[in-house]
Amino acid sequence: MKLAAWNVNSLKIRLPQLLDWLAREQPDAVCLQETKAEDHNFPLQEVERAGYRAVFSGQKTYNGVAILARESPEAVEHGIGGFIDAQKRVISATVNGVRVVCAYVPNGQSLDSDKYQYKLGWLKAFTAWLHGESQKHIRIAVLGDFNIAPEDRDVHDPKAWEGQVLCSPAERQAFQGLIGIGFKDSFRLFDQPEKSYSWWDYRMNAFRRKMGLRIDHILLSGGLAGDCRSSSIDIEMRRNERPSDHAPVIAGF
DNA sequence: ATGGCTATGTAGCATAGA
Repeated sequence: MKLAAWNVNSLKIRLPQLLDWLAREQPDAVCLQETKAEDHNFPLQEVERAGYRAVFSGQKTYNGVAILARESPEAVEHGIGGFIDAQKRVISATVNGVRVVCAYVPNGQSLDSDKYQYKLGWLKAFTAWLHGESQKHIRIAVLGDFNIAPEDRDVHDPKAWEGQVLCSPAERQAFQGLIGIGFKDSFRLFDQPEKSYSWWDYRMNAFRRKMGLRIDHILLSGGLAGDCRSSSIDIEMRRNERPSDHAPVIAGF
């Protein structure tokens, strides 16, 4: 089984790349973030022609998440249970017996922004909810754009990023909170190349200069982590014309 | 070097991303 997550930064723009990538990689399920498409504009026909079923929760301009899977996603839940959020950031479903949680964690903008406080509150609610979910589902995966670089080795220039949004102690503590309730960072279950990142700024030739951050993750419950055989980042997608600024992340079982 | 891109909404720029 192959699970993946990709922040597409507009599904409309990235649809041809997504369809190519699905044909090549043939994941069993892929979680998309920043679809930026309202549900009535979701390209369901194209996705189904590619052999995938889809569930989605979108809005225009911002946010938007979707789960695409070869088998029909079951028991779909929108959002974080018990947490009111107008922003479409979470969708969950069961695929091939695995509970799949697709998440787009808020960016936070900067430490002095209201959006940063929203991010921290959001992560607190997300973690509390996932604690309950992980007790309901032994085999559960949380995939998506976490907007947190967990450690300095996930940052191209730790000094420059020290204390900045995506790297701040409170954000890293929130990520460790997810580890603390039993999730494993699938990427770190295996030896990985130096300078492994999942996002690069569009500006400054950041990708070519390897100036990135690893902020997209696949977290696995203990039961799933034991079955995980590989985890990687598909940086080739960042070489495309008109790429997303994020690369897909993949876990194999 | 707090933005040098990119995408969106909407009609010349503003906002957001990370």
